[in-house]
Amino acid sequence: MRLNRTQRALILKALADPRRFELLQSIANAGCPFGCSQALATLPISAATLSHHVKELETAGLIEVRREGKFAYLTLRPGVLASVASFLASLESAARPGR
Amino acid sequence: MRLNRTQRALILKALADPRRFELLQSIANAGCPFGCSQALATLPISAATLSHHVKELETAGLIEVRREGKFAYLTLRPGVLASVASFLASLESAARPGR
DNA sequence: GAATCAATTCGACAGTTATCGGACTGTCGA
DNA sequence: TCGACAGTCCGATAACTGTCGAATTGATTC
Repeated sequence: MRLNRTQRALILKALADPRRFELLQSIANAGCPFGCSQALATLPISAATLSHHVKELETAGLIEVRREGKFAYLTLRPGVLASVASFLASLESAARPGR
Repeated sequence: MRLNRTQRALILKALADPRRFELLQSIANAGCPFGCSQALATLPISAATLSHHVKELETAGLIEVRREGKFAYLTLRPGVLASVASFLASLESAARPGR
């Protein structure tokens, strides 16, 4: 997957907040789609704040939010984290031309 | 290299600002140590702001600042970007247990 | 229809931060 | 020694953002 500068900036900003990152980790490590209520039980934040963070991760393209009736389920969007990771790694390798 | 939660958060926060990221890219892509004056010619910011960003990148552990007389030279610290990249990649692979 | 519950939206507020001008420090050349 | 110059430090300020309570929406159940 190819990311332009704007998308990269959005993603890095989304990853920068510790709670949001923790939420992303929970989503990634959960085997199945992650419910918002489940997230609320994990993180010491209010529902309003969780909703805000979910939206941030969603607009950054990091997660997919599937809404079913009353509930919302969060899943990692494949390829996005891998893309930014490989970009960062390529930055580093560019700095070591000899190796 | 192993990074704890705090260091990771610091690094991600340092990467989150677009100008700072651009600066880091310039440092990484430069074959030789990158001078502050060179950075000033590239970025549309004041010297004070540049100094602030340099300090942020330095305390995050992303760059090394070598001060020689009047000048300061910036180089990428090896392994840091690679570490955070591999961590992000591992997060993604954790979400795909089957593969 | 009324009650309940999950999630979102809406101000509002506090803390953070990117930015700058100006003052300062230290270095080098004349 | 005296400028000139690179970089840093110091408020100050404007913008951003993480957080919350309260109000709202939408769905489910009784």
